[in-house]
Amino acid sequence: MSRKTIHDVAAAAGVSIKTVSRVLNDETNVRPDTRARVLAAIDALQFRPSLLARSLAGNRSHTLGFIYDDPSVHHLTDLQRGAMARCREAGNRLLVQPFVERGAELVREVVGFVTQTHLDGLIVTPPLSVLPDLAAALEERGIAHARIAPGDGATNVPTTDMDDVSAAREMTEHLLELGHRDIAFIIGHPEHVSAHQRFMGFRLAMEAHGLLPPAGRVVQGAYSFESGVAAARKLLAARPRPTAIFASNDDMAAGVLLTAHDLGIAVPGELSVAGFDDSFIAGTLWPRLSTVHQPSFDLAYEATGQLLAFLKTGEVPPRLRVPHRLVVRASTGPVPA
Amino acid sequence: MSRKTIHDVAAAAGVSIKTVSRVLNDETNVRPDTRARVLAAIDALQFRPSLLARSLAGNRSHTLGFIYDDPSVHHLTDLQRGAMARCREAGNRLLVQPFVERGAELVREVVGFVTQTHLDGLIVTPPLSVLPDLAAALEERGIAHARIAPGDGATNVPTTDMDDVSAAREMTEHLLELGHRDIAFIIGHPEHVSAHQRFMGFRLAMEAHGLLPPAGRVVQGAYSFESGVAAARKLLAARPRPTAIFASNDDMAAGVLLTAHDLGIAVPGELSVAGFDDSFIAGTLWPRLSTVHQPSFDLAYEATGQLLAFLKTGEVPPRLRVPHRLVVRASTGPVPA
DNA sequence: GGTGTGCGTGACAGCGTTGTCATTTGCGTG
DNA sequence: CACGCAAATGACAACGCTGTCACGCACACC
Repeated sequence: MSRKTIHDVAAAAGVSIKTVSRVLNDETNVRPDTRARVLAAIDALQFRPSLLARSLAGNRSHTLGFIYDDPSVHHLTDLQRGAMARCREAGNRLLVQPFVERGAELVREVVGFVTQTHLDGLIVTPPLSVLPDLAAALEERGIAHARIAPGDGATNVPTTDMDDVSAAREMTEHLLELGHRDIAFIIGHPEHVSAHQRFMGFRLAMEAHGLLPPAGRVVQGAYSFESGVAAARKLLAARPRPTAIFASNDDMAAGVLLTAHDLGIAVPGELSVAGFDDSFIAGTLWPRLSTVHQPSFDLAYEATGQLLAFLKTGEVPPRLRVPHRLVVRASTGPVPA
Repeated sequence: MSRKTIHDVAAAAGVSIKTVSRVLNDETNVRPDTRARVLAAIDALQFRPSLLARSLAGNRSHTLGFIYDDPSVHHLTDLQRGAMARCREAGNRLLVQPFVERGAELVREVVGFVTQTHLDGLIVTPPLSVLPDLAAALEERGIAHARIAPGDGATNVPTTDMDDVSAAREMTEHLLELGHRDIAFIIGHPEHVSAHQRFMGFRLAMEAHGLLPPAGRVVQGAYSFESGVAAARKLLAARPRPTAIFASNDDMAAGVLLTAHDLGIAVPGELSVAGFDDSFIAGTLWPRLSTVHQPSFDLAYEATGQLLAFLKTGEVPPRLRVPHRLVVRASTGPVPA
C-alpha cells in the first residue's frame, strides 16, 4: 500500500492540492459542493494526512510533551491519563518522556527533546515543575509550557495545583477530632514541594491546637512504599507509640499499614493511619485507607487545557486550583482509651 | 531562538549540507578532520536535527507505536517501561496510544494511526494482540509489528510470551503440596488468552492429582480489583469454604484478601490466597502475596528488540518465551487441620 | 458600464532533512 | 608525469503538507 497523498485526493476530486488542504483544515472559502467532493475523495481513498509533513510545513505539530520523573506510579498514571484525555479531545497528541537528569544536563535534554520533535508545548509535572533553572530556560527560549504544582510564587505560565497545605491541615484536624494528640508524620520526597506543603499543613493544624510534634515523631520519607516501611519501623519502635501516623502519601501509608500488621498492632484500634492521594492502592488496602483525594487526573487535564488555550490565544490563564476532598475510610478511628 | 538547521551547521563548518547529513547518520566516506569540523559546529550551535524532516525525507521515522487496552494498571506500566527502555537504547521513540474500539473500527483507527504518524512498527499488547482481524489487517498492509502474548498458534511476526499454563500449574502444585484439595479459582478477563491459559494450567495440575474443581469453585472475574472482591464474596459465602483461592492476577487477589479480612477470615491460617503477576501491589498487601512473577518489563523489552531487529534485517526471529518464577510469600500456608 | 469588493481557487515556494547522482579530490601506478 | 580509480564531497530533487500571493469571477455600487 503506497501512501496516499494529498495529490491523489486532489486528482480524484478534480481540484488543486491547496483546496484539499483547506478542507482538511476546515478553512473557510470553500464552496459546499467542492468541499463535499473533496470529502468524498478522501473517504474513497481512505486518505489520512501525514502529520509529519503537516507539522513541518505548518508551524505547529499538534503535539504536546509530557515530562516527568515521578516515583509514584499511580499518581503519575493518573496525570498521564488526564493529559492524554484532554489532548484527545483537542485532536492533539501527547509524547510522554521521563527525565532523570538534573541541572544543565536536564535543561539541555529537555530543550533538545522539544526542538527535535517540534513540540508545541510541554506539560511539566512535579518534581520537574519546581526546578527554577528548567523554568528559566523554558521561558527564556519561549517554549510554551504548563506547570503542575510548581509550589507557591507567581508564575507567568499556565499553572494548576491543589491546596496541599489546607488538605494536610484538614486531615490532621480529622485526627485531632478523633482525640489523637500524639500524631506522627512522615514527610515526602524533599524534592517535591508538596512534601513541604503537606508538612506545613500538618504543623499548622497541630499548632492551632497548641501542639508541637514531639521530637522523634517526624520522620523523613521519600514517597515510596519502602520509605514508608522504614519510617514506620522507626516510629513504631518508640515507647510510648504515637496513636496515629499521618503518611504524606498513600504508598508510604501502605508501608505503615503493612508494618503495623507485621507487629501485630491493630488498625485503627491501637493505631490510626492516614494517607494522601487517594490512589488506586488506597481502596485495596485493609483496613481501607483514610486519605485525601488528590485530583491528579483533573490536575493534568486542566493544565493541558490551559496550555492549549494559551497556545491559541497567547494569554496566560489565571492559576487554577483544583479542589481536593477528605476521604475518611476505615484506617482512622478514635484514640485508644 | 530561531531553529538551527543543517544549513547553519554546513555554513559554520564550511561544507555542504549533505556532508553534515553524513556525519549525523554516521555514514562512511567522510574524512576524519571534516567529521571533526562538522561535529564541532554542531556542538557550537547546539544543533539538533529535526526528527520530522528526517522522517519525511528518509523513509523511517525511528518511532514505534505501543498500542494497548489493558485494565491492569501495573502490568501495563511495566510493559510500557520495558518497551520504552528498549527504544531508548536504540535511539528510537515510542508513541503510546490506547484503543478501546473493536472490529473494523479498531482496524481503521490503528491503521490510520500508523499512516498518519509514519510509524516504523507497532508493539501490540494483550488483549489487542489476540484479535485475528487486527493481525490480518496489519500483515496484509505490511505493517511491521511485534505481538506480546498472542496465545498459541504460529505467527510469522516477532512474538514474545510467557508460559502461562506452566506458571499456573506450578502455583496450583504449590497449593496442593501445602495439602489443599478444595481450591477455588478466579478466571481473568475472557478477552485475554492468558485468562484461559492460566485456568488451563490450574485444571491440568488438579487433574494430575485426580481432582476436579467442584461446581461453584470456579468463578469468572475480569482482572480488576472489584471483580476480585465480587468473586471472593461469592466464594467465601459457601459452606464449607474452599481452603485456598487462586486468583489469576494480583489485583483480583487483593480483592480476595480484603474480603477475607472484612469477613474476619485469617490468611493464611484459615484461607490461602495466591495471585499472579507479581505487580507492585503484591508486595504492599498484608499478608504479602504469594504469586507468580510475570516478566512484564522483559516481555515488552524483548518484543521491542525483536521488532527492531526485524526492521533491520527483515528476518522474523523465533518466538521468545520469557521465564517466569514462583514467588512464595506469606499469603499461602498449610491447609487448616 | 466601469470599478471596487470579496469569495473561491490555484501556482508555487518553502519547511529541514535524506537519496540520487554527478563531480572533485587524492593517491598509487606504469 | 600523466592516468585511472576509489574516496570524499556537493548540487539538487524529493518527502507531503501549509503559507503566501495572485488570479478569475460574480456581485453591488455609483
